[in-house]
Amino acid sequence: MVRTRLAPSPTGEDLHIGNLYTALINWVFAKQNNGKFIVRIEDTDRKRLIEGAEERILKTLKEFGLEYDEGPDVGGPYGPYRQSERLEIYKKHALELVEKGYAYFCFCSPERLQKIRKEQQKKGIIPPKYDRYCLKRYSKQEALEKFEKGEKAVIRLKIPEKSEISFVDEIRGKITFKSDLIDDQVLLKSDGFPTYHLAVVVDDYLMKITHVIRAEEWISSTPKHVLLYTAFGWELPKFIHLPILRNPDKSKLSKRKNPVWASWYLKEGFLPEAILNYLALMGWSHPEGKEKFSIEELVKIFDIKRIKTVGPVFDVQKLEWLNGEYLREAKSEKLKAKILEYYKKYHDLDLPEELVEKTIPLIRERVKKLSDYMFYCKFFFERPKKYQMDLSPFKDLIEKMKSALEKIPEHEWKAEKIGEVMVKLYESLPEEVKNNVSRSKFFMVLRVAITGQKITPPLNESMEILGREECIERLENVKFQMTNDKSMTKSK
RNA sequence: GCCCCGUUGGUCUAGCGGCCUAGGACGCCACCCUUUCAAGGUGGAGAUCACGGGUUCGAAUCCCGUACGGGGCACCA
Repeated sequence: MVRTRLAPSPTGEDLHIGNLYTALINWVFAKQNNGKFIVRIEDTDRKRLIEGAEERILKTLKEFGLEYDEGPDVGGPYGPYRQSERLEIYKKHALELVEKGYAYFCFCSPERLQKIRKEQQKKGIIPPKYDRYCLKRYSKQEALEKFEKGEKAVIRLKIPEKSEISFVDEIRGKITFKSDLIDDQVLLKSDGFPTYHLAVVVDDYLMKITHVIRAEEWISSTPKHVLLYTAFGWELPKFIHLPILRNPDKSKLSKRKNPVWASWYLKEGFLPEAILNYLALMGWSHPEGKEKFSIEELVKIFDIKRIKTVGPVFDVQKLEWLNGEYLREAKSEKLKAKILEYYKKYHDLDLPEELVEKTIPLIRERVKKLSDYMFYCKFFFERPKKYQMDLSPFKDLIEKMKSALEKIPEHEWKAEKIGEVMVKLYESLPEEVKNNVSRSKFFMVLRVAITGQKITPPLNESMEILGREECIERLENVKFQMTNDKSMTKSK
């Protein structure tokens, strides 16, 4: 049975978007093979541990619908799924390796390691490697005794000399490394915690992971893992290294240059399904060239061998386009629910359901992200405090608009009627006024007077929704002293 | 520096020896629609397929170099 896994470290604020990408591929691959997707928390670095990160990572994963079959909070037959709770397992395995002669104790201080590294660099020995001082100095027995007496020690992997280590990457083919270039990797740290390398191999084996699907940055350390598998006498899993998502400058996607936390995209008003869809397009393409497809379809059609090996640039603009596609195609009821939920969850706003419902047809073609909703619609919920245009030259005009609107009886207050009346008003204006105020300018004045904004949903429909009394009152209460508000008048 | 992985328009990509005078999408520009902004429609600019050698009747596609980009070289993952 296929078993894949995501192994995040709780060392950031939240799930990294690159991890979300890896999670997606792992999830989809497991699903399409009727396998299991497992989450394992790699919290072996106590120094970088961030409070609450694990919870946030798991929560985000769920928000994206990437449910896992086994994990720290849901359990499973191969737990615990938190590495900090598996310390004895790693120790036992590390000791086993020492016993078999594949690893050895090292008692060197960090200072000494630092020193020899510097010396080697000076001599041009690159990359620097541990000099095996402790391996030469202590016999296996002596070392073990020292260790058992409680002396601070690490266990290092003894990399075989002058040999080649190769493995097959399912999308790149065979990759070979020379063993002489690899340092005697620390497997067990002096604090009793394993390093990543020991922990992944032991856990992937014990948890019966069949396909190790992870980011490309792990290629260089895979030979160490291969060595471990063979030292233990374990069968290798399949390795698949995914391309790394990049910043626009092509460097590895980083928080300095891009928003990287998956939850940030949610807060921005992107839909989980759109984000996942976009991510699927990174390094992979639909055989028919489709750009928009559901995750169910992805599961059906995904082919891991079609993944490219070049690191794609994460383009937020294209994500916005895709997100807009999802928003436009959503059923009104659904769109409304999403908007309501979004503003409640991320802005602690309880928008009136009925009003939101009425505005949906006006904004569905306009919003790219859920957060665009209020950009267009805030005037529905509150009277304009600022006006994006100096209305003082149009005092008389606004007065005329108001009286024209007042002539519309309540029961005829419909978008069509409003439009008709306003067009008539414009037509009836004296020529010299019309020469100064174009028809579109005329409506812009009305627009800003009613909404305060220059960019709005269709005006007549908006006015219909606002209601007769409200519109008339707004025209009455227009504030004309806006010219000094540079930030508003300069907008555009 | 060393090792590994890559290299098709600004970006995501199709392409797996002849269908390519390189196709699609995002973005950009123009026009149409239009009461703002979008959406939609039409059209357009933009790639000597990184470069140089081979192999072949024929190469974006295969091979070798070079350049460039990325990743890795921790008691971090």
